[in-house]
Amino acid sequence: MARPRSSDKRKAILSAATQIFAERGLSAPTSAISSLAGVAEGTLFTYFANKVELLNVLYREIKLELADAMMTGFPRNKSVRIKLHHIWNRYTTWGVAHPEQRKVLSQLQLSDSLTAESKEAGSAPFVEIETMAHDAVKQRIFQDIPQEFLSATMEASAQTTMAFMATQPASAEKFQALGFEMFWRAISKK
Amino acid sequence: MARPRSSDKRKAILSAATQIFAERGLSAPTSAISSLAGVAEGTLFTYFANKVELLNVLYREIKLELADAMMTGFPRNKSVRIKLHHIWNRYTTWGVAHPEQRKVLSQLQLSDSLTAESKEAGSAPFVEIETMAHDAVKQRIFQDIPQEFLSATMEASAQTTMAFMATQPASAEKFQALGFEMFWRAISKK
Amino acid sequence: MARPRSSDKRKAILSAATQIFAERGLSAPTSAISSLAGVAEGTLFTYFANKVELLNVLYREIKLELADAMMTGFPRNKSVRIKLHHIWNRYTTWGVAHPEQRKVLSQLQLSDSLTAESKEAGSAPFVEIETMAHDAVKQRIFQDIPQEFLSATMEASAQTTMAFMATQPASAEKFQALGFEMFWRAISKK
Amino acid sequence: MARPRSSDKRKAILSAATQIFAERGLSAPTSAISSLAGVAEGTLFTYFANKVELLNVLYREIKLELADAMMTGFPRNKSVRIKLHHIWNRYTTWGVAHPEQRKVLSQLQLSDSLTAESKEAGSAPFVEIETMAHDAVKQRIFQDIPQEFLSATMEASAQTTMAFMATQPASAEKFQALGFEMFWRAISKK
DNA sequence: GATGAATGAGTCTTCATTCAT
DNA sequence: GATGAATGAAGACTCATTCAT
Repeated sequence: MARPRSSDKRKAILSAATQIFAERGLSAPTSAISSLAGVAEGTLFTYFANKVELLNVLYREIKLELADAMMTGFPRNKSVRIKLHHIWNRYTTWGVAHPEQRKVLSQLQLSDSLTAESKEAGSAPFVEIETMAHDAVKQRIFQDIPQEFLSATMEASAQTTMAFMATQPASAEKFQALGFEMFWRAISKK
Repeated sequence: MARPRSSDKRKAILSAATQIFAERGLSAPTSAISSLAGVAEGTLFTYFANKVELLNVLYREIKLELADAMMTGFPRNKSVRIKLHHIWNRYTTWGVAHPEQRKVLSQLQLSDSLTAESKEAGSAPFVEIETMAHDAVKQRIFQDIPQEFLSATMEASAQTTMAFMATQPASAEKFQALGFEMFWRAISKK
Repeated sequence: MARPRSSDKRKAILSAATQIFAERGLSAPTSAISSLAGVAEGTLFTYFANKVELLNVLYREIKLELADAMMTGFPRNKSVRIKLHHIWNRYTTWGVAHPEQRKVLSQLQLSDSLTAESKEAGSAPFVEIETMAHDAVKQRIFQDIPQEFLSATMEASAQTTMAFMATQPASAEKFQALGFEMFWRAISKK
Repeated sequence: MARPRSSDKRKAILSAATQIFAERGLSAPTSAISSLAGVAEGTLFTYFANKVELLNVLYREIKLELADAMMTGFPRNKSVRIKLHHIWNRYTTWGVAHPEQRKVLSQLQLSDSLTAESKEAGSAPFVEIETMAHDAVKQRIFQDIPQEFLSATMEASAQTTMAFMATQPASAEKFQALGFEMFWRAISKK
């Protein structure tokens, strides 16, 4: 058997891609990525058929990582508020700790390089959250808000919160708490 | 440079740029813009020194236009809630009516082409809003929320709202109202 | 008005293309062509949208040149044999005098880069020959040979003849005459 | 190098090369060949030092195969016409039955990848034909035609004939006979 | 001032060949 | 011997910007 495809190299490329895309945008040249990853320009294309595929894989990997971070220790038996708070804290904490992934993720979400499949795959790990939201809506815990609007609002609030946490690290916890309070007031009944 | 002859051409270029950038992203070639504007490729560079300057000017123009739309008929003597509601409605209505400007604006805000000056200039027309928010905070109408965080939250909520208004035009008014209610609950005392 | 597109430059590119393609095959890099033509790599693409278009234009130009060479002084009122002999001599003489064009032409005819339009356009100037052959067949001057087969045979015979004329210039006239005699015997009645 | 283990693999590569080169031209990637042959990319290079060598070997093999087809059942004791007719029929029949080999052969003959040695080796199996032609010329059966010109003419006529046989299978036999008649008239005395 | 031809660095991707496994 | 990952030099084409007309 020949030299096996190195999982290290694959990771190195994805990691370099994250860094480069975060710094220079998605239009950054693949050569910058291979160079940072310490491989030849051609090598990148033995791991990813083309730039678009690299973008799609990167998207899924980051989404998966994020889902992992969010769902670890998920308090399944607690109240909706506690569940949501858990998610909120995990998400924003992860986002601040991984600014490059966060930046790349939002760039990818805006780009038109993502395939429908990737989007599907990317949101799959978050079904539990959707389910919870769905149940909460049914139980009339929240205002009468379309579920998708609710999700989008949470996403937007979290992004805003992360931005401030990142800029003012000393007040990070304060913003994290404040952001959640505001979000909760926005959606909860009474 | 200061004020070139044909202001028509200048406008044509800015208008074409808006359309092109909205459709194809900020990396769209300047030739596509000059072509759509009906001028020669080189002509664009007699009005704008380079692509980055075009982006910066475009940013300011759109911001100005937006400020205009928002502040027209501003109810200076009404309550904070009514003022905020006015702004909210104007903003979201404008955004849905001008999807290209909105798209370009958010792309520009993410890009790293904007100079500090442009950002400054872009937010200048919004001082009145800031002032109002500042006063409201002082009067303890709102929760204890840093003013910048408040602005950012409003921006994010409005963006989310516009997205849904644009996608589901039949329910546009509903989302517009719902969005404001949620935002108001998030920030107001009690 | 800006600098007009230079007909000289266009010619220089086509001429360089002929030389390069003859020497190195149709897969020769466009950079070799632009370099030989004394223009920048990008300039080639202001005259020809892409390599395939360059190939197609080149094909038509050479065909036209060849048709010109063949039909000049065409003895319209003479016998079929004299007409054919005129064409034969003109063709083979041209071919030997323009070995690069000849080489490129046959490469182009084999390539799959030529569009149907180009093929059409390339054979248009030769209608008079086709007409003559058609008439001759009708008049039963030739054997009972499908016209297309006759044309193909003439082409093949001429190519063979040119190859020998080129290799043995001292006997060029001899081969030219011999080739025609053989061709004429092959097709004529009796 | 001399005679690697698996003659199966060697054959598979040569066969795949024939198919790929016929379909996609000599510039087709070696990876397409190894893939079709069911071997690893590197394996190809244990059987053939490089792509050019593969081309040269392929040329000789096809030539040998062709010679075999042509000379089988060669009527050594019959008249020159019958001998030539035998060769003609065998050649054209083989060519139509093996379009890929035929296509590759003509591509190879035009390419500049063939070494002088290969060309030599490729024509070796055809000495008997040359001898026959030589004798016939001596016996003044043919017109006074240089032997090489005669061979080249036969080759060209056969190629033309095969092209028509292949395109119009229903009339294949007709073209085969017609082609020979024309060729024979072209070269024979009287 | 307006034009658009000219430029050439930059981009993604391919591919023959090498060599670690 | 067989494998296929790794390499990096091309190659076709794009594009912001300059400048001759």
